[in-house]
Amino acid sequence: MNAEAQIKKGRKYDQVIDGAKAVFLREGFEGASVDEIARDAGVSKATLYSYFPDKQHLFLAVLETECAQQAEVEILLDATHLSVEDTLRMICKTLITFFLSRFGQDMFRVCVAEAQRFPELGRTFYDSGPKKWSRKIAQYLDSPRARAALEVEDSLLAADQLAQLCRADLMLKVLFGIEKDPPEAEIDRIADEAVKTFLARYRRA
Amino acid sequence: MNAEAQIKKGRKYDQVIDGAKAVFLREGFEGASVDEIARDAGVSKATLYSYFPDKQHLFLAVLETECAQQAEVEILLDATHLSVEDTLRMICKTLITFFLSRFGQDMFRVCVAEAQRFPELGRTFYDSGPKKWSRKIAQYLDSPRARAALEVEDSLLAADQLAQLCRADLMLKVLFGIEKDPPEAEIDRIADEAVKTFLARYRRA
DNA sequence: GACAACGTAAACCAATCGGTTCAGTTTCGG
DNA sequence: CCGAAACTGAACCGATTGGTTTACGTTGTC
Repeated sequence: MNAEAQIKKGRKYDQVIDGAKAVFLREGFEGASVDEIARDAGVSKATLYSYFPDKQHLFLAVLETECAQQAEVEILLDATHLSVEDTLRMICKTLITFFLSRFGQDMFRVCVAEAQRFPELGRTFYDSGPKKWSRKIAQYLDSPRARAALEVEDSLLAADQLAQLCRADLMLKVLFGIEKDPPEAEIDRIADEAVKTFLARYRRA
Repeated sequence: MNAEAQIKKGRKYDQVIDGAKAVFLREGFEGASVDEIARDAGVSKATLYSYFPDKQHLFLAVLETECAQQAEVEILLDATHLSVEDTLRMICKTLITFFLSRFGQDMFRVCVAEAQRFPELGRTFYDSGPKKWSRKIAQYLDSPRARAALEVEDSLLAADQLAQLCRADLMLKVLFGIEKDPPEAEIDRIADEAVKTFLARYRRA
């Protein structure tokens, strides 16, 4: 995403991004009208179009901003005081909670929907979302503390398997509206089962 | 989905469904224009509107038809001549191949995109897609042949975990355009690793 | 071969879309 | 407190949308 050239200026830039983010997440790219975005952002359409050449670039700017923000959210993995099993469980709970959050769901939805129309968006989202998490987990799996308890050959694949196990049952149910707001106990259960399966495979014998 | 009331008639019904399916999968709901659908189906717009009251109902009809068709695709699980491990591997390969297929991807994309605007669509897709597969796998896990080799308490969750393991690495990469057409060897590898992790957890001790 | 039912093509409609223009107001640094 | 830059609001544009209508072919059937 090499944008940013000649794109931004003005003092209401953040307002525009915020409004656009809200509307895009709510309505999707095609569903969001520029007038609605301007209204929601408390800004005139002329101002909006003085920042961005068109709707697509605005959309990409929102996604970039959001992904950059997400990238800064560091996972607290220096959990040297926790056992490996508890650390994994914590990772899973964090992951699941994010998957099921309003923001996580909306973001996933709109990115899935538009990924083929905006190839660069697909890559940006993947890199700063799923990929980033997998790398983070893999990094932990490769740490001395974890290696003492686990035997992992392909740490990136193992990390991805763990992340996928976290999506069991609940993720798709929420995504397709079968369940609205899973109880904490359900989340704990899925996290628990994910860790159990993961450890069964990768715990050092 | 209680439609079908006063909805269908006429001899070109199938043409319309086929054309609509192609365009909707290609462009998404908002992106697909009715004129384009009519053109693609080789049918006049008037005919189209004599079958369906509006675009939404046409969309739902396409989804229903497609889901019903998918529901008839029986997984060949009477693999009494295969070991449990080989059966699981076969299931995984089938699943992964479907996840990565053009149709599977497009279908997933458009359903994710529109699930919140069409709640009934979300449920229909979930039931005849992910849910159906999980039930099918769970059913196998509960069969005597499988129970002899496996120790599964919650067969539905276990099935879902297996399905999720099949999505490791490749699914999101293809969905977001990072990879176009994964080589067969990669698919085999993911299937293999999924089965390994699954068996590590659920193989009878 | 006539009579319905079905299908067509194209014009047509109101609404909405992304995007532009412009005359006028607000903001704010020097 | 002035002047330039930023912002506004609303009118406006051409294109496209979902959907309707009309006047005319096609099909098939008893």
